[in-house]
Amino acid sequence: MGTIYDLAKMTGFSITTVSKALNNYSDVSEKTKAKIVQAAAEMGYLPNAHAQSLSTKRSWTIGVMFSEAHGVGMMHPFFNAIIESFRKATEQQGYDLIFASRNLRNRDMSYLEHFRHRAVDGIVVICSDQMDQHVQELIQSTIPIVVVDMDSADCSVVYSDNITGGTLAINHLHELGHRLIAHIAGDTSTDAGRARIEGYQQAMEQLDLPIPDGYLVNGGFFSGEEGKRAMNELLALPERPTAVFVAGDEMAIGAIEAIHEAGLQIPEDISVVGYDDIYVAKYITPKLTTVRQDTETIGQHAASVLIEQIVNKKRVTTRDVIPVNLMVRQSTGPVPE
Amino acid sequence: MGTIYDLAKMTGFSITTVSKALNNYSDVSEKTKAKIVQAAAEMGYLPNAHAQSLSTKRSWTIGVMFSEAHGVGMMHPFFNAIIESFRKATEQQGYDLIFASRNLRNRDMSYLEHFRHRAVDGIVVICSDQMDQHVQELIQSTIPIVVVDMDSADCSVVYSDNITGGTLAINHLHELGHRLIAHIAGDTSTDAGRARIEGYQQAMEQLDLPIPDGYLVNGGFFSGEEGKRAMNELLALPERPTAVFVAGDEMAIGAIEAIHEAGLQIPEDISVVGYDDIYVAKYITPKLTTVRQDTETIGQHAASVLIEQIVNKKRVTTRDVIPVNLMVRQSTGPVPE
DNA sequence: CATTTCACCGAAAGCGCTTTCGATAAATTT
DNA sequence: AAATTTATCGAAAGCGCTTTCGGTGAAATG
Repeated sequence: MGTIYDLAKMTGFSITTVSKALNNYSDVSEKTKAKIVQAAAEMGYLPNAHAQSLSTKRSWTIGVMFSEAHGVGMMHPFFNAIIESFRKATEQQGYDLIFASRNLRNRDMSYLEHFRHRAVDGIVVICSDQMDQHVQELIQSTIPIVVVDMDSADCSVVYSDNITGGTLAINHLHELGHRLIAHIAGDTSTDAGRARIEGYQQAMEQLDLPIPDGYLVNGGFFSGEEGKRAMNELLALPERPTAVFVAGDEMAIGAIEAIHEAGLQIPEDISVVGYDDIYVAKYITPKLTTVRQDTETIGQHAASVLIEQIVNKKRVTTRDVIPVNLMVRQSTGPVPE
Repeated sequence: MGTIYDLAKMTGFSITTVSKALNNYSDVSEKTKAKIVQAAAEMGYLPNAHAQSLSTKRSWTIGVMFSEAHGVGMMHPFFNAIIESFRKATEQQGYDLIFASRNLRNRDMSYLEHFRHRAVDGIVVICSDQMDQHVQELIQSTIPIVVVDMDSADCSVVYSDNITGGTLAINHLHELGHRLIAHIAGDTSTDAGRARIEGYQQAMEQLDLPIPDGYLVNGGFFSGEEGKRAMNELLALPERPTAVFVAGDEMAIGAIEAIHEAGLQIPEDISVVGYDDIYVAKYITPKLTTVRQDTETIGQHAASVLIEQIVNKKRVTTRDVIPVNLMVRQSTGPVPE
C-alpha cells in the first residue's frame, strides 16, 4: 500500500516527477528514475488502477459477455476454450477480463450500460443468438467490440467456417459409402446451426443425394438431452439413416446414447460425426469422429482484432472465418451391407 | 455519457445534491430527487465506476484466480461449474468478476500485486495446489478471500467432502461383491487427490480388504491421458483388479478407453467409478457411475462467505465441507465370477 | 561575456465522484 | 415575537493519479 504522495515524500521529489519516473518519461534523469523505482519497490508501491483510469480514460479492461440465452453461461466447453485462448492473448498485452452482470447493486441495467459504467476499453461477446437484444445494443454502441461465433455486418466478427465443416463431414461419410445421411441440426436461430445445415445441404446436393423427409431434425441448443431426443426421432424413421452428422459434440454424445439404447452398434450400424472436438471427444467410446473448431486461433484472432481497435481508437468491421478440420476417429465406418 | 457535472448543469442543482439524490440520501427532497433521477434517465447518465471506487474505496469487483498449475486454466469443467455458480451468486449482490493476469502492461507481477493494483474488494481462488506460491501470498494478505477445493488454516475454505466421497465409492463397489479394488489417484500435491486416497484407504481397512501392491496408482493431474496410462499399469498387474475407483471423471474416461482397448467390457469385466460428475458423465457409454460434487452449493457458499467478509470488513477463517453423493449408473456392476 | 539551448524538475489543473460540514430559509416551539 | 428545530441544499476537500506548461540552472553557442 501507499500512494504516490508517500513515494514523493520518501524520495524527496514531487509527485509529478515520481509519476513521470514510474512511467518512464524522458524528462527525468536516469539517476532519479533509479532512486524512485527502487523506493517504489521497497515500499511495495503499486499504482491504483482506478485513479489511473480516471485520469487517463483507459482502463485496461475488456468486458466479456456470454450469451446466457440457454443458461449455459460460461460452462459450455467450446465457449470456454475460446475465452481461455482469448484471455491468454489479451493478458499478454496487459488487459484484464471483467465479467459484468446486468445487476448494479440491485439496479437492473443492460450490458452496455454496465460496460459503460465500468468504462471497459473493449468488449468481446460470445454469442450465437442473432436476436439477442443486449448483443445488438452492444454492436450498435461505439465501444470497440468483437463478436465470436456469430455473423454481423456491423462489427468485427470471428467464427468457424461452419459451411465447410458441414460439407467436410458429409463428404467423409459419402466416401465411406453412406448414402442415407441425416443431420441433427443446431437451432436455426443460431448462425452456427444454420451454417452447418447449409453445409449439409450443399454437400448432399453436390453428391446428388436426396434428403429424405425427416432426415433434417432440429436438435435445439446443442445439449445432450436434445441430441438424444433427436436421434430417437431418426431411429423411428421408416428408412433409418446409416449415418448422422450432428451439429455439436455434446449433442452427438446424447445421440450415441440413444443409438446404444436402441441396441445398435457404432459404427457398424450407424456412423456419427460430431462438431467441436471437445476435450472428451477422443476418450469416449467409440472415439468420436468430429469437425474440430480451432478455438485457439478463434480466441487469438478475436483478441488481436479487438486490441487493434482499442489501440487505434477506431472501430473496424472485419469478418474472420477460421478453417475447421475433420478429426477422423472411430465413430464412423463403412456403410453396413 | 455525460458526467455528474452535466447533470448538475442540466437540473440546476449542485453536483453535491445530484450525487446525494442518486444515492438516495435523506437530506434531498423527494421532489428534487425525482427531477434529478429523471434527468439522469433522459441523458443516459451512468456514474463512472472508477471515480466511485476512487472516492469510496470500494470497487464492487472480485478478483478470481485459477490455479494455472497444469495449464487447465478456466477450461476444466469442474472448476468452471463452480465459478459459474459463484458468478451467479455474486452478481446478484452487485459484484463483477475480474480475471487478472500476472502481467501488467508487460511488467511481471504477482497475483496479489495485481489484485491490489485493481483494488478488488475480495478474492476467490480455485486451486488444488497447496504449494502454489501465489496462492499462499494471497492467503497471507489482508484482502478478504475464499479458497475453493483446497484446505488451509489461514483463510476461509470450501471444498467437497472428498474422504466420504472415496468411502462412498468403495462401499458401493464392495456391496457389488468386489474385493479387488484399485484406485487411480489424483496427485498427492493436491488436497483433493490426498483426501480421496484417504477415503479409499479408510474404507478398504474398514472392510478388511487388503490393498495389494500396485493397486494405488498415481494418475497425476486428472487428465484423460494420465487416466489411460494409469489404467494400463493396473491392467498389467499379475492380479488384475475387478473394480477401480478413479479420482476424476476425465481421468476415468481415459481409463475406460484403456480398458476397452484391452478388449475388456465394462462393467462385466471391470467396474469403474469416477469423481466429479461432469456434464458428459451421464451420456458416455457406459454411463459413468461417479461421485457427484455439488458445484452449485460450493459456488454459492464460497460467494456468501466472501461477501460476508467484504461487508463486515473483517476476515474470517471458516471451513465449509460440502457433502457429495454417489450417482450410480452403468459403469459399475456385480463382480465377475 | 552574453545568449541560446538543453536537461531536469514541480505547480497546478483536471479526471468524476463522495462526504463532511456549514449555510439558509422555513417550520416549529416557547 | 424570539428562539429553536428541521428540511434542504452547496462549498470544498479529498480519493490517487496524469499531463501540460512554465521555471531553473547548467551546458553549449556565438
